[in-house]
Amino acid sequence: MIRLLKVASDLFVEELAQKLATVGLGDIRPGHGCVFGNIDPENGSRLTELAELANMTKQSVGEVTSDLERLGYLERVADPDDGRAKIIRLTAQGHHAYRIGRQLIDELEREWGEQFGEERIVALRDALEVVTAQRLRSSAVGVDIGGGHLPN
Amino acid sequence: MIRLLKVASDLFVEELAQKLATVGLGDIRPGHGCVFGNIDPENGSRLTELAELANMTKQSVGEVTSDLERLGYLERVADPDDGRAKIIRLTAQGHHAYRIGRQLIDELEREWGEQFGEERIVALRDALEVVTAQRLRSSAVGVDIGGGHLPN
DNA sequence: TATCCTTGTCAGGGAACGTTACAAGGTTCC
DNA sequence: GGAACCTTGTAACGTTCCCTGACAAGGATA
Repeated sequence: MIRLLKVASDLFVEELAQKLATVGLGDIRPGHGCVFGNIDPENGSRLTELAELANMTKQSVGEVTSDLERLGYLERVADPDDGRAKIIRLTAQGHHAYRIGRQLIDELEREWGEQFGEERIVALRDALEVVTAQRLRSSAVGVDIGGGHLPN
Repeated sequence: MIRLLKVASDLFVEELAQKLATVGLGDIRPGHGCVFGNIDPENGSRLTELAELANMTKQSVGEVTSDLERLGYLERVADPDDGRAKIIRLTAQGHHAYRIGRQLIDELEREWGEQFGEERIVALRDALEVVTAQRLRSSAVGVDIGGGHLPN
């Protein structure tokens, strides 16, 4: 099981990376997912918020953010309501990549459905959602449960 | 899906690491899995063989092997049939850890079955096996298919 | 206003891979 | 029975992706 989970996860990541590369988004790496996967595409998000959702430290997400900023996908703007905070939001280029990325992920899932059986993939998703529900909810709401060490 | 797969995979790895730590095997890290997960516990394995099965380079697996050798779980002995090769095999301590590790993995899967529903976990395993079948078979047999870049 | 918490950043480090280059032992083939 | 070639493993080095520690500056609170 542990092996199967890792191989399947890596497989999905690799296939997505390949699709991204073929549409000219090869500079987006798997590690960037912690931002693209959690950012509010409309209003932007705070670093702290992204870090919590990704279950990572602010420092790590901050580095990814700087990287994506250099690449032109993000920009940091001062938060008018809080002098300490900055709002991380998608640039025009970032919005484009975000949309394409979503499409490619959907496409990949459809392909898996065709290759491996629609209902099998539905069952896969269902099982994964149940298994991960606890952790995802806890990070989304900020509840700290026993095992989960929220960094910093 | 990509997020679900990664979270589930990380979750399993973390829970296993925790179990290992509580039984005094805390010096075994996730990265060591490429050896423990593929080695022939009876006759030992060659580095090249382990690398193929793990879908990694010989250098990477070699480093893990040296690490586990330092920790006392493995030993490298000259292959009597091939002067170039060395046989990587479990020491007594390594056999013990191997057995315990298997038990803990089984235990974890049973726990998941109890927590999340037996048939859901069965469906999960089934789906993962189908999805990963191609890659696992290809690495096991040494067949190089289109996308899969076998390193080196 | 003094204390304390939060937000983000800088500096540094480690784990888990990969790439390049190479020595030494097999294999093959004239 | 060499010469050319393919393996096997290793050494050195780089990259990606994350973490810990320390801290300045702005906000909340008493």
